[in-house]
Amino acid sequence: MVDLILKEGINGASVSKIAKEAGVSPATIYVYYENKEDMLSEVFDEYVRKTYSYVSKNIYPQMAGEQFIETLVRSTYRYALENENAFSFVEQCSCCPTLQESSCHSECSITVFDMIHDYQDRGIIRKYSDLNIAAFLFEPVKFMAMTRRSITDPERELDELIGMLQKLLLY
Amino acid sequence: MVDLILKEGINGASVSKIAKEAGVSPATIYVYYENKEDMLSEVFDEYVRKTYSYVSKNIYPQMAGEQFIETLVRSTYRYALENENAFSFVEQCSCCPTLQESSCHSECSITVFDMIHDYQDRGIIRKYSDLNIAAFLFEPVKFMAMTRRSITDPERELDELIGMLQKLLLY
Amino acid sequence: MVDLILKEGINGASVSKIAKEAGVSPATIYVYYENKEDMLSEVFDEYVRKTYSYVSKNIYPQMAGEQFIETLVRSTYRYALENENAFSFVEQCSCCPTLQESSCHSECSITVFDMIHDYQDRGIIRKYSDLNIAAFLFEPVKFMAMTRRSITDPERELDELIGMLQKLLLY
Amino acid sequence: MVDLILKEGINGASVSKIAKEAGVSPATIYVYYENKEDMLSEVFDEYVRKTYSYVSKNIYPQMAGEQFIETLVRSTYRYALENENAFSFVEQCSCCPTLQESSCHSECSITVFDMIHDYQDRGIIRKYSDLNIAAFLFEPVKFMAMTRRSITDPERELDELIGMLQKLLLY
DNA sequence: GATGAATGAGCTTTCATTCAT
DNA sequence: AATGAATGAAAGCTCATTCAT
Repeated sequence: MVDLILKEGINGASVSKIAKEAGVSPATIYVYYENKEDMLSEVFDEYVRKTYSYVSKNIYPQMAGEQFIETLVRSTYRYALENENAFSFVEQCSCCPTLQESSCHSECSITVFDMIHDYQDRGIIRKYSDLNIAAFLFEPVKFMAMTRRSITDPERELDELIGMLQKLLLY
Repeated sequence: MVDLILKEGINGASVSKIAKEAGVSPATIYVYYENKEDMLSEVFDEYVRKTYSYVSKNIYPQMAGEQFIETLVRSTYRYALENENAFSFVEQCSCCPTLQESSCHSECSITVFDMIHDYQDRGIIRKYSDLNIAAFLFEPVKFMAMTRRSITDPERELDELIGMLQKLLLY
Repeated sequence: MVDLILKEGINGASVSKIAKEAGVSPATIYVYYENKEDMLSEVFDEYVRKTYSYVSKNIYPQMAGEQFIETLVRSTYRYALENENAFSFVEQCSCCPTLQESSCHSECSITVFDMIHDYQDRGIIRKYSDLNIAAFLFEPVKFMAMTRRSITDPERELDELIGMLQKLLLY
Repeated sequence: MVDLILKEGINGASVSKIAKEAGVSPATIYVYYENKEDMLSEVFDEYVRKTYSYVSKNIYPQMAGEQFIETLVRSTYRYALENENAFSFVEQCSCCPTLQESSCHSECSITVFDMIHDYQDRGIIRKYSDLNIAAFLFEPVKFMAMTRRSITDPERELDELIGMLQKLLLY
């Protein structure tokens, strides 16, 4: 039911098309969702959760700081490559004024930040604010994922990015 | 002619509404633009230029590295605050698959990167790739601007962010 | 089950809404009624009966002619005020071409007209046709009830109306 | 453009059907009217005007009181017969809560009431309120027009009705 | 160069209704 | 007897776009 939304984007995916893709009648959509925005909102939340789940699933508290950061960044990048539609969809929704508020970002990021706080308490990660940690850990790599098609050597860029983050965030 | 687009976003701004706002007939739009996407694309480019122009206008080669970075970041943040609609519009377009390619980002960023290269040659800014410099200089602060409404003390966060960038990028 | 129909009118009351209001499934409606029109028709009849019942319940053969007419008129007016939705619903149905024929008006009006005929036989009410008696007794007061919101002094108008009817219909 | 509305009633006449009947696209309707209600409202007003125009066109101040009343009543009845759809449409709209307020009844009735006031000043028609005059002059005959199909001898009924009104309203 | 008038296609949403359970 | 789940059909309405003038 969500493939099409992910493929056609928020604009392109009409309720009729989504219904057809799902093999149901447009009317059926409205049995489960109040309206289109409600539907998008729920799908958005679902994929935000999937993203966090994917990214968190390879990190463990036992990791060294360098590896922790590297894994977070590489997972994020790999997720964007492997789930291009989902990634693009979430980015679109994040920019869409009417959908922003419905986000479950904060709820989902708890797991990751619990671990980061642990690293901070153990004197491994520097005590920057959660906001700045998040901003540096995820925004540059997302930018790289979005513009990767015009990048000559993405792997080298990603290596450099990881090195920069390790230098910045670790003691 | 662009106020409405900026206010209503990509979805909300229909050609008819834009025409009405501009006091012209919808048909007139098509004298100047091939179609709606072409129009959005040109407006997008225009505002990308304005953004860069705003951000670059207060930086000079004579600045110390710290001040250079601080000015870039603060200008970006201030621009997002003062031109909320324009900023949101550009972000929306940047996420919109059909508009991405039309960007003039590279062209516009030349001025800024000429200066950055100069700082790099003078041994002030570290020799990271342009991509990573851009990713770190602009993405975190844009993220902060977008989420500022849920931030308790934005000024302190911004100060910290600037400090992080100075530490990361300067020798 | 009928409150909503009365509140939302014929157009506004969809079967689903009515079912939800009644706390049953839309399918349940179709256990009791053939289709929507059948349902409306029965509800219409029910309220026509209620209206007549309300109006007739305060009149007695012992009343003087003046009082008989006054009571009929005042009851009709009061009913329209106190049962605004029901009154409006019945009026709507009466105008609706698809529902007109299902009326039980004639059956319901028997009681009232039995009394009127009695008054006519006793030489109190003039021997106009039933149709004209009905037309004069009920249409003007219904008109007054429907337009009462734009009437300055409804009580005085009603008094005058009653006086006119007494003069017209009594010897 | 209005025939269909008159034929199918408010419910039955969808914008698409009306457009097809008129030989235009549904979108064209919305060039001329804000929405469906606005359209109905204007058509309603138009037919209220036509009705008054038809009814007033045969009355003159020189007429005797009896003839004045007879002409008004017979014109109303004849209009309802000859313009069944238009008459039914106006009645439907008059009962429809969302359309009532848009009426131009008051404006249209001025001509007729100017004449009635003149008759009243000349001591021909009794000085009842405008509201009651209107209620008695038009409501009973409209009722008769609507129920005429179940009336045995409509002409005799109409004669009696006119007689009743002459007796009631004239000195 | 500009537009008034028009529209086919499509939108989101609701409708009355069905039917297996 | 009652319904949860579903839907074809249609509703009101808006869209990007055209074209004769």
